[in-house]
Amino acid sequence: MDGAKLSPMSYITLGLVELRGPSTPYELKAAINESIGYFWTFSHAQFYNEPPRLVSLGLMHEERERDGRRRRTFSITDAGREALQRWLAEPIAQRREMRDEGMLKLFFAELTGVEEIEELRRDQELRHRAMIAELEGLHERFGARDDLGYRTDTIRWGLAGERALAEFWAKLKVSPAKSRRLRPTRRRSGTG
Amino acid sequence: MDGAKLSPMSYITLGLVELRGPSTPYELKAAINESIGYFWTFSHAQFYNEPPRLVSLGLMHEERERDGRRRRTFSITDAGREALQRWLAEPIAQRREMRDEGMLKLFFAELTGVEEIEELRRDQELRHRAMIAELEGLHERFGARDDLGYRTDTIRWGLAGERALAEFWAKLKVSPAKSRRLRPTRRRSGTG
DNA sequence: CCTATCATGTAATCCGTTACATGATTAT
DNA sequence: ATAATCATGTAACGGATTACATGATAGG
Repeated sequence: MDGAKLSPMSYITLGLVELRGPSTPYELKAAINESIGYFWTFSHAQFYNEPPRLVSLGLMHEERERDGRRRRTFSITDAGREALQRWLAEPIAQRREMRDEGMLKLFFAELTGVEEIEELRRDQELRHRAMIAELEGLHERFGARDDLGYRTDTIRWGLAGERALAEFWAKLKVSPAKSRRLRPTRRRSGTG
Repeated sequence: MDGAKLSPMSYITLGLVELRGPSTPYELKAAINESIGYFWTFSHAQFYNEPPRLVSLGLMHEERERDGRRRRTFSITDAGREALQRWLAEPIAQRREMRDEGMLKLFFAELTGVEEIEELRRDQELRHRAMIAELEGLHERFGARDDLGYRTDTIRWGLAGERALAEFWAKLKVSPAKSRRLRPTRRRSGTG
């Protein structure tokens, strides 16, 4: 199986091992927490599930300790490196999505009251601003480091998005006119 | 089970049925495609999986045709309406994430060549611009409609995010200095 | 009439999460 | 010593996708 379809988690695993060298699941998890983890998280179990899967595809190689701890260390194989390179060179397959629960609640906001919406608005704004503060901190610490490749750019990427959305929520107009809740119980008259 | 944990898909289903009245899975799918679907998609099978699940929780009610087609029509129950209201009033539980494959490739970009990165950059910029054009079209058509509640605001939400990211990718500096690929094959010298 | 396309549904699979467990280290 | 936290792993579950199927309708 060469064209086996890998998930983002697969490439994160391969990529991190390529960047760091042979690693244990715990190390991978730690490495993510302070980088990609700001935008994309995984449960720790994934770091134990995914590498064996990649081993079974011949993209990684496992070595396990004999002593008490029996730690599993994974390294990338040549096939793994190739798969990673292919992915990096490949155009992105499917359409981008901006899955966001806040957006979802906004979409249905007419079904609730202005207080709830105002609360949502404020909460979203604060969350984005908190994220901005965090990313700014990262940017101050690492923004000038020239040994981090494009990883510092991902911080700027996050900042761009977060700032735009913070502004959006800050300026959102909440008004009773947009609400439906206080109308008499609807009963559908015509065809669905 | 009152506090049964529902997924975003559950609330999309409940919300859409509350907005549109009793609906078939196909109608729900169609309704999403031209709204939430710009930001968050689901396979059509989900529209057949999710409603029965909600029925089993007492949040929806199913009616099925007797004749050839045997269409299933789902309507929301009072319990369903309550669950929806509760969700809308609730603060958002977990941290936002900006899962984006383009960001991921950027993160690992030092592992590939400048051509590939420049290609990624251009591609991402184009994609965002295409999305912007699409959303601007929607905004022209629906932006002034006052019967759509906050749904028109979700278009502005999307525009805000897409514009910021288009700018980011437009301005990204691609440089060979950031790359690692052309260096001699690394071989780890010290401890991992 | 035939062929696309629209419409409808189920089954199998898989990725990722939650829950469950336990072994080591560090702090008090 | 004991509690807390760090580190490590497996098992069970569930939500969502892909694949598989088939029935209707419209266009040529």
